[in-house]
Amino acid sequence: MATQLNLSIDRSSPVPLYHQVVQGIEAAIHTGLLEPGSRLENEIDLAAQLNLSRPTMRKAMDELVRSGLLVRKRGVGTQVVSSQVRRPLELSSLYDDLTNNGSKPTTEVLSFSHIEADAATREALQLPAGAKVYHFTRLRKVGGKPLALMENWVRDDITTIDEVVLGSQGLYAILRNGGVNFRLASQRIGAMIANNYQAPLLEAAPGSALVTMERTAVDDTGRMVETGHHVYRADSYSFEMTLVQR
Amino acid sequence: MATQLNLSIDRSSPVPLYHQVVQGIEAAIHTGLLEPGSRLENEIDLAAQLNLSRPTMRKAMDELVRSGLLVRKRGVGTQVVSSQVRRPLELSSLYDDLTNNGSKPTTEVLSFSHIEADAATREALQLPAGAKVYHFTRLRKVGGKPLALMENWVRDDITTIDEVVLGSQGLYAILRNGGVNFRLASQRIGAMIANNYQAPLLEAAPGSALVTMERTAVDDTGRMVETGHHVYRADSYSFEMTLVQR
DNA sequence: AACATCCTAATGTCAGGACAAACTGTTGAC
DNA sequence: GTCAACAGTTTGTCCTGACATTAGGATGTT
Repeated sequence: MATQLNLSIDRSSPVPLYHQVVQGIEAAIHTGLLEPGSRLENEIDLAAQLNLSRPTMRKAMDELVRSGLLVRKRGVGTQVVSSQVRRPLELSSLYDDLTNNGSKPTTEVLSFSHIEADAATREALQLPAGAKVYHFTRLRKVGGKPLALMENWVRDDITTIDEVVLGSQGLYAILRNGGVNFRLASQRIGAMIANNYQAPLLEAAPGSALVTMERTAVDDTGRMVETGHHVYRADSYSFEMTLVQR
Repeated sequence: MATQLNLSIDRSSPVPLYHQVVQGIEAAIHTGLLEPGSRLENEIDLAAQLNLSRPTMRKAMDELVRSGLLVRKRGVGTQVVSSQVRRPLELSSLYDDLTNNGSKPTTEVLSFSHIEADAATREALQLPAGAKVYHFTRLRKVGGKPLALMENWVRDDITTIDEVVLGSQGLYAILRNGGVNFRLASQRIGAMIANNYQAPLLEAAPGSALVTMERTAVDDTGRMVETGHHVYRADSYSFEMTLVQR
């Protein structure tokens, strides 16, 4: 039996129709209207009910399959996946993640400089010799408890960065406001032992475990905008993600 | 200037046309025929050259955009991303990853049992009370060096698992041969300090850093098939991935 | 009762067309 | 000379239509 879902679409909205469907089904899943494991009606009927064409309906379901909420089987139908799946890792900053979760992070700028990039940074950001970058380290706390120690390098030919603003906004928000459209980022997650510099800042015992993350972000023009090396207290942070098989 | 690329498609092949295009462009990028930053011809011309419809061409480019190889901008065109991006995290086992990299991993089965699932395992795999699971721990070495210590729980109502085979094949290969079609997995990556059990097995000093990974995999029918807790030597392993902004 | 065959339902692939929206460069007015 | 309006190019969205492929049940035969 296929579950009935009543969603409506607004053709005068600037939001694409397929995306309205995505949001509608997502909401139905999260509110529990569509139970995990339940079958959806078939694409053609669903499209007809919403007065949409099948390709549009399919595009919506494609996105949901990609994000791991739905599972399709040819000749059978489409099922809601048995939930318990995390949302996939997104291209956002820790600050965004935390504020979305309702926490109130604070940021302390430990150092800030506008200097000539060294060889390693030029390599990471693919900059010519002599180019300058912003270099800064920040300490992020949540509820007064240190969570992350972040060191970043940002090219300076896109937008200016102000030390004061850096203390009150996430880096990604600043860059987006500066006109940067992020497209992708490559990152590497590992582990290390807290050294004598990191441990007191994070209020962790020397020798305790840290999660490390190195990331380089690319904007829509292909420029490497930002590279950074972050460490997190292992007892307070981990990376969750959902992998989808194609 | 748009780069010319000569690829051919085989309409008699069982491989979908759009996927042939994906493979062709991927190959052109990897061989360097399409240089990072170069522009592709527009969708309509490309489709016409290959005698394809625009939707088919677009579907191919969609996949490449999703995987982070291409970047599209409305009104402008499609560019090859400035490379240096890693391939995204895939739904595969460590064994697959290593063999793909040309290494020769060995696996030592430290323990193996077929037991009734405890509460935590039933919760993770969503099993009813009294259900049985396979439970085993394995030590993986590459080049004689210990790399990972893996503890897994697998439901037993899908395929039988043999201790001997487990020593010579990756878990995912065994399950796939047993008819399991994986669809998605949710995982969490963190860090910890090697304890007195892990350290000697991994030939690491007690107190050294480990990368931890917990994963639960779901098959195409929505069943939780496998859950596991793995730890890796932080000096030998890290997780690389590419995040794509939608 | 066991097995092979057919049928149905659903997703997968592909075509061709139309219009909308955004970016870029050019042209024109002031 | 500067700025705004415009036109061209390219991707974004949406439609209708058709056929292929697969899974699974129903049917019929042995």
